[in-house]
Parts: sequence; structure tokens; C-alpha cells
Amino acid sequence: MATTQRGGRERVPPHPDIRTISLQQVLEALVDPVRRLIVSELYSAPDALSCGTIELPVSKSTATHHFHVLREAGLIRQYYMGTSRMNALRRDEFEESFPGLLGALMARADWA
Amino acid sequence: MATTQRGGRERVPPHPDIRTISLQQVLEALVDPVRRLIVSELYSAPDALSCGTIELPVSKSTATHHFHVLREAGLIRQYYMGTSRMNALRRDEFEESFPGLLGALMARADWA
DNA sequence: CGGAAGGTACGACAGCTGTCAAACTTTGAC
DNA sequence: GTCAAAGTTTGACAGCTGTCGTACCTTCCG
Repeated sequence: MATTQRGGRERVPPHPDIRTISLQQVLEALVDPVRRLIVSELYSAPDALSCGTIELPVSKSTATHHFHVLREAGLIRQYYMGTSRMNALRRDEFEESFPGLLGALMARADWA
Repeated sequence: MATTQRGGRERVPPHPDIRTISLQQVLEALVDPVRRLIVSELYSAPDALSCGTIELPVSKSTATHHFHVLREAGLIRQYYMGTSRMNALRRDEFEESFPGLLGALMARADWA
């Protein structure tokens, strides 16, 4: 199948329950322009995107860091497909916990 | 009168035009919990409040700093009444530039 | 097997920013 | 005139965090 499992350990750490995420955490995640760029790409993409698909003005290790922060803030869900790590917005869940927030942010053209 | 003027110089610096404010600036302002506490107080107050009216868990000089950031981000309007500096949310203007944002944030109980 | 692709983990470092104390300014009250 | 109240300004400092390079790990492909 080639998705997440592989014997004993997970390759992707567990995702947090969105109900445990504070507004503070979300804002700390979204205050960074690079992370907002990531979110906006995922927001306007029909499906999940691999890390490399999203062009970012930072190094690979920095990109990893940003994806990590977004995952911990409950904004994205990650899973592996082969060597590629896929990223999907947790759109509906997030909307339920923070109604209107994502929309209000994405409505602005100057997220970058 | 006893409001803002006093001969030549203003006692309160000019307020920025909201249309020149970026989303980045707004998020940097609202990511701080103390500033969000201030905004929430003003949000649920019918009229303007003096700095001292809002109880904050920081020193006076730090409070001054936070009010400054909020003013520069176009979130509040300040003017003097006697020795008290009054603060009012720029509600309608802000809503026009960032529709739904303030509401989405204030809807959460855990801004503090 | 061996190599390449795609990311991760780990330090290290620089810059920003939230914090305070102390000195100062302006206004109102007595 | 004097004193208190309310904030501001300045300078200093600590902690966080965004950044990178390097080394490392998995998985796919020939």
C-alpha cells in the first residue's frame, strides 16, 4: 500500500486533535509569511501537495520546520507517498473549530 | 474642548490610513495575547476606554508599547481627554479592509 | 546492489520583540 | 504654586524563532 505504516514506528508523528489547539497556536503559525504562503497554496489546491511541489523562498530544512509548525497547529495533515511527504489542509475540521478565520485570511491578496 | 490639539504639536501621532495596512502587520499585532486582550476589551465596550481602565498583566511602559503597536496596525484610534489617553477600536474601517477577521478571532473564548 | 530523490534531524547563529525600571512630561486638582 | 495622576520615552536585557549547512535516513529505480 505504501502510505504511512512500516512495521512498528510511524514515519509521520501523530496529528493533534484540533479541539486541543488554541487560537494562540494558530496565530503563531499563521503570522509567518512563508507558512501563510504554504496554506494559501493548499487552500487553492484540489488535492494534497508534496512538500517539493510548493516553491518556497527558503532552504529545505527551513521548509521542513514550517510544515512541522503547521502540522502542530492543526492546519495540515501529512502522510507519505513513496519518498514524498504529502500535505493537505485540514479544511473542514479547522473551519469547525475556527469558523470563518481561514476564509477571512485567504480573502486578502497580500498574504505573501 | 480639551482633546487633541495644544498650540503647535500633536500629542498623539497621526493614525495610519487603514488601506495601507498589510495583513502581515495586522497578524503581527494580533498574535500577542496582551494585545488581543486589549482588543477584546475594546470590542465588547460601547465606548472608548482609557489605557488605565484595561487591566493588563504588564507594566505601564509595556502597555504603552502594546497600544502603540495596535495603533500602527490600524486597529485602534487614540486621543486625549485630560491626562487620560482614550482608546477606541476602529471597528467599521477595519471591517471594511479585513472583512470577518475580527469577528472570527473574537468568537473564540481563549484569546487570553 | 548502488545511486539518486525527497525530506528529516541537529546544532548554531542572528535578529527581533516583549519585558522592565527609571526618568521625564503633561494635565488636572487643591 | 505644588503635588499627584496618567502615560511616554529611553535604554537594557533575555528569550524565542526563523534561517542555514551538514549529516543522515527511506524509498524508489535501474
